[in-house]
Amino acid sequence: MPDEQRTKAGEAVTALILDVFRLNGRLQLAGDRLVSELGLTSARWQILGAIAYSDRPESVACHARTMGVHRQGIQRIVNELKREGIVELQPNPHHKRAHLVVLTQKGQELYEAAIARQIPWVNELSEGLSPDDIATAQNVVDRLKARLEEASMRQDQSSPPEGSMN
Amino acid sequence: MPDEQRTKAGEAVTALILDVFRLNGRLQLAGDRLVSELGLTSARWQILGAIAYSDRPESVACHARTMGVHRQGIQRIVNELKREGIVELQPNPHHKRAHLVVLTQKGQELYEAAIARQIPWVNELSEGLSPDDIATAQNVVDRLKARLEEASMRQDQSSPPEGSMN
DNA sequence: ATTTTATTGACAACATATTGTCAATTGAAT
DNA sequence: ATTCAATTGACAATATGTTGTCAATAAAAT
Repeated sequence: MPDEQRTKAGEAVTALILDVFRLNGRLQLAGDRLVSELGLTSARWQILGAIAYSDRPESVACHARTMGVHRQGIQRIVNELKREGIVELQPNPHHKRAHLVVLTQKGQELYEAAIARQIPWVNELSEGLSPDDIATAQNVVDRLKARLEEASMRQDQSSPPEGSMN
Repeated sequence: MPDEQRTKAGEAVTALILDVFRLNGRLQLAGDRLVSELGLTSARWQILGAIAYSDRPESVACHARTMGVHRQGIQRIVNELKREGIVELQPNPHHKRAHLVVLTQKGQELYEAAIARQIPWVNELSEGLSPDDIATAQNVVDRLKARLEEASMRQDQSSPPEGSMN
């Protein structure tokens, strides 16, 4: 199989990927606008969301893995949020270094304020779209994501030393 | 309408957005790996693609608009690519400052080498996915993107001075 | 023709993301 | 128990993206 041409699905996924890049940019921009008055940004908001949604407190590295990004970026922002009293670190009974990140009262309120702005925004954005189509889109996106995660895992295992996410 | 709760579609789109963020991260990572040996990155590759795909040479600002990002980021990378002989700037008969960006021979070859790596990669990634589902996904993503662009336009028009993309 | 507005490249400051390294700690292997 | 690989936070360097400003140019308005 010389792989000189894209398959039909390959063609369609290539087009989808380009649109995902552009949509991501637009979402980032819209998110920044949506929460800028709260002193938040898209990046901070996403991290608050990860902390708020996790069933129990987790370490920075664990959140990074779940979000599919590098530890260092999360660490930097969590350190800032800590200085601003939005999150705090709890001792981890199972690990001396890997402290657990939790929202402070202030962080909770901030996150709820962000949600209060997101709800009418997303309701308007999604108005008139078919729930079935949205579900199909999510399914495709999720499957692509899962495949890339697998492939990423495989590559990481084969060659380099050093831990989870570098 | 108090907008205290998300509609069904709003709920589904919120979930889709979170997946788009994660997929974008994975794609960026995979893209970096795919072309790193060529001395490229995802960002550079995307810009080369925009230049290669445009029907005729366009200015930096025009490419930025098409890609939905800020002029300055494109400008910085285009300047680097120019220094490396991957792109060059042609005089624009219609505008003294807004030079037109084109690929050099080296840039052409580089972009083709990137495509040669992307084809087997995307063929494998999309294997077994329903073309209909992919098309539906692309349609949803595209419509969300279009709505955000509209909304962004509306906001930009209302208040600030300064040109297209700031 | 003159004035006003919009576009554009340049520059700078900052936010975010990626990559590599290090030492402390943990857990598995022996 | 000792050794060794993996995980984790810290730090630094670099790449990328965002925001604001400026002067030059172009296009529109008058």
